[in-house]
Amino acid sequence: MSYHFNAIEAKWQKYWAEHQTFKAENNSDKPKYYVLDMFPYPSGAGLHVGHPLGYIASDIYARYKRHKGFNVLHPQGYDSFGLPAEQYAIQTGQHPAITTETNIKTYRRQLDQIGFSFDWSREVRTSNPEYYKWTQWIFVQLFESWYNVDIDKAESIERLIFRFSSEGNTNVNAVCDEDVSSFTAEQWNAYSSEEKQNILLKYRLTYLADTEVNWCPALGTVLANDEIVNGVSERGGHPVIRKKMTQWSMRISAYAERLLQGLETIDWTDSLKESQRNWIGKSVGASVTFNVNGHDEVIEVFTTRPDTIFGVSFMTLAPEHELVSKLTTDAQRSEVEAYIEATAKRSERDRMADVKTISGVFTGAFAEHPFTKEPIPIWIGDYVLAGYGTGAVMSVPCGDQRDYDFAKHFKIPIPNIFDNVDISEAAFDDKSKTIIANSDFLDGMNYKKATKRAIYELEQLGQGEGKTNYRLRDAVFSRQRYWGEPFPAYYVNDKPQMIATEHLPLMLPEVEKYLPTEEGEPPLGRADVWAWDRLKAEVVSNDLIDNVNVFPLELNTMPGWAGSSWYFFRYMEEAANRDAVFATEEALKYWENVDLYIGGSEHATGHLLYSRFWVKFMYDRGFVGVDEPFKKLINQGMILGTSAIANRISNFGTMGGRDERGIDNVGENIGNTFISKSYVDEIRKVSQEYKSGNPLFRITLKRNGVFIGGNQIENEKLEVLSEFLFAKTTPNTGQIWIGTDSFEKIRANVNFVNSADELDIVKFVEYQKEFNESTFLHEDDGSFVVDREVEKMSKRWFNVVNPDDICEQYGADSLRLYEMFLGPLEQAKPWNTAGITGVHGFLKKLWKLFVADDGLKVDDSEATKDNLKTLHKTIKKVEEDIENFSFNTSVSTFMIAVNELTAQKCSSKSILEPLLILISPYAPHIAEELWHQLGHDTSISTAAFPVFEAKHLVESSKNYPISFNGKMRFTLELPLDMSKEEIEKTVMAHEKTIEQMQGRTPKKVIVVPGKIVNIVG
RNA sequence: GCUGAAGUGGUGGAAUUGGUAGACACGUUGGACUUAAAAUCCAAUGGCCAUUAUGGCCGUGCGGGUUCAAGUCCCGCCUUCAGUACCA
Repeated sequence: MSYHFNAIEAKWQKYWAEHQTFKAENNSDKPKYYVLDMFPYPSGAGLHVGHPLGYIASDIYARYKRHKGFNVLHPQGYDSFGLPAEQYAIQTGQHPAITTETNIKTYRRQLDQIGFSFDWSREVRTSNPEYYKWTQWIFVQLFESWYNVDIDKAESIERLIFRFSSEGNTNVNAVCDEDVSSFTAEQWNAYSSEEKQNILLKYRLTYLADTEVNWCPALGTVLANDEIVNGVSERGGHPVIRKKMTQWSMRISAYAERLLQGLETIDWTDSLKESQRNWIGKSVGASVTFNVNGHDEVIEVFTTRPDTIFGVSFMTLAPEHELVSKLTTDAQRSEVEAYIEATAKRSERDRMADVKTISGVFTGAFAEHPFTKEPIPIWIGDYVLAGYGTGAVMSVPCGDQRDYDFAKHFKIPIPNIFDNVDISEAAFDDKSKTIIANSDFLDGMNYKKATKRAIYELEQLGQGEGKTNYRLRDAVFSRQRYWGEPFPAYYVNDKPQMIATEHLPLMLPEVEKYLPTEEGEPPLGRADVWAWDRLKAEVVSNDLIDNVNVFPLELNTMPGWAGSSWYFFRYMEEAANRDAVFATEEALKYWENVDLYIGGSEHATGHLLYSRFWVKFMYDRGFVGVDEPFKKLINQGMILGTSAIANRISNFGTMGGRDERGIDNVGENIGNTFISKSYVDEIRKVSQEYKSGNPLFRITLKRNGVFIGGNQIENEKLEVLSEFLFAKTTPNTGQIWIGTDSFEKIRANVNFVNSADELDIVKFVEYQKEFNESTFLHEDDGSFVVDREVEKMSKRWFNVVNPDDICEQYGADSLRLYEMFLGPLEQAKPWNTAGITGVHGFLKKLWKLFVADDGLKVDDSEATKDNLKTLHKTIKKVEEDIENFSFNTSVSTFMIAVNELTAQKCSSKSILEPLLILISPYAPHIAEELWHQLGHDTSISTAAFPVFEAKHLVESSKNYPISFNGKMRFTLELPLDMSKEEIEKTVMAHEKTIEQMQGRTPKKVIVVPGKIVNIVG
């Protein structure tokens, strides 16, 4: 009986599905463990071998934890709202729900055939109304909440209303919009309901505001900062411009400090935490207000260096700063306006690309220094960003390089306020070495003292206070798209009202086209039935809008991260109980949060920050019992492709060649000509040898030989090449010049290349038809060899490998093992299908250890000492490896174990059965099959993990490496209980030692019992 | 620029607290089996030198250092990848 992996795998996948083997229990005596993957967006392209890497790792861990006696929740689902389905809908008219459904089917089939132990009964899809009902519900809760700074948590908006009506807002310490004015209880109670709503909107955790947004005209939507890469949209690479729009925003800034502090409590990688810290961008300093000469307005700035306040020699405002037009003097007005216009025209991308150019304009106005009362010129410059801090800076050229450069450029004085520091060349920004001078009451103080004193003095003047600033901005939450969650909001007199939660979900309406309307409204503006009847509590036709009982509904939809910010809680609840709640209290209490989360690092500042924010909010409001979603998080590295490069000849010179039309032959008439690798390597080698710095180096091929710089060289390879090329040129071509740059990399489909890098030319030209008129210079043995290059797995490089093909050819167990064997989980590594024969061969050997031609060969024979030693060292190593997520090394360990047991001719059930359990998380199908062949009738996944017994590894002797001056010369088997002295005596007396020493006396002999002997001298 | 990660054979990668560098695989070469191929099995495989077996020298990005002993620790560089960037 041989190893028929296809049949075995299909059989057990069916068995697991039918027996619901991996269904998690919400009531269990076992300890719980929650293993989660970042759920996929079901794209039309399906999975390539890079995608399942993290799923395989988490699956191994989940299966391992089950063996270890845990009740494991290991679910999977789909992040099924999103742009690609909508783009496809725009192009084809196909409803995104249909595309999504089709894609999900493909994903499910692909996932199923890899043998994951997912509990599919808990699947979620963010685009399902039963799911997004609760996304909308959470949105309503955010709307109905405000952030109370005094208790540092979110509270119901009802409590805020109560406080307003009883004490006004002066003592309310909230995170809110900056433009709220103070009012008393009497004033509040006298406000109209509309005025009250206006004020409350400034406090709600989700609110409508006119914000500068990243508008992407090509996609017709707003993008979040993390959806923009290098100034263009992450999806599609379209340009992005700044635009002011009324948008829903999330007051994530309220949680900045807690999001920062929370990082200390979770087990994530340093790089990920660092990304989030940078994104939150906390800086501690002071806010300072400057009076403006001749104006009532003041300019507020934020500075991290209040200690340098006496070094201020000018101020700079962002060109967009609201005071600019008021302050600008008539004399300067035309210049300032021209500058503002020029800046507005420059795209964000230009501004980023060009950080070297210093530009700015003087406004003509002066501010007053808070202490010296000296006038300070006010400039505008685009190096100051409107979106950060107050959009204005106090410029201290001696202490900040940008201010310094600006001052130099515009010949503004650079006063030096540092003791004993030369600032003639550059600014001085080393806080630790700062001693302040020329600064009145700050003279002689260090950074820390001076900062404290400066803030104190500013407070005395009423012109400043200590302040902490965060880079983290409130998150824009509206998207002008169709395929997303509708906001459960309608508008009464343009003021947003929430639909009562009992009427949710508010279902996505049908539209005939998925494009924005002619008036520029989002696609939902095309829906005819998209108005809210407040009396009937249902969606009705737009014709019925009377703004009395029937009102227009919100036309934007929620962004991609809405549904993914809480899905991990949804899995906790069984499908049957999901209607009335997003998850029951018992389920939430039992599963708490995700113990292990595996996914890509690209979500560092998007998904992973937003979900932490939502979880903290839900925690504050008592909806969940935890304030962090993911206790431990691992980023899997990307699997890269190994492209196959066929070298095509181009860019070479000829002489004397004319074709039949009399046109100079410069190479184009040789057509598609491919040269096998060894010839290319030969050219590279020869060029390397003779080039000596000449970048234009060429080898000259003549009909009578190969020449370099006029000298003939003997080179068989190049002579063959020469003959081949001359055969393709016109008869009177005299010379051909060729060099390392004479080749063009043509990528061939990697699936047509074998493990020896030989290209199947027939398939290649059949598949890449543009090359079907090509000629090939083969190796001596008739093969054609390609170069290999590692790059991202992508269709355009023809290096995509589909897991379906791998499963068919080698099986899912081979795929799983090979993905792990490739290298450390967190590391990026190239996929090369050639190597899979190694793990596949291992599975065959494993099979043979159990099964002979005539059937099962496992018996009840007693295990030998060696058998036990092999087993137990394997148990130890594999257990350590899994706990450390070092899956690659455990695959090697299995190989060693099977090699050893095969050599030992082990057939003992007492050894082979535990071995099977060890392997089953990695290669579950073969393990399950052999397990049942051994006579079990329940799944191997329920078997207990073997227990390591140290006694089997106890050795009585050790093969000591004997080193001389640190270099190992020979080994010597010695008993482990031998004393240091005896070891030294024995080693010194050994003939090889005497030979090594050649009569010298050792200066020192180091003996580390159980480790090493080192003889010095 | 800043932050983080990483540089080890032809390739992917191993190497507990510093203690036999290159495990395990791929590939390559030679051999067995076969009409042949595939599959399987056996042997060799870091480089250089030597060869009659024994051997010798060099080797973990580069340059220093600590140590009996360094891929591992310290100092200074270089390179690659990822993230971020006029953040006051």
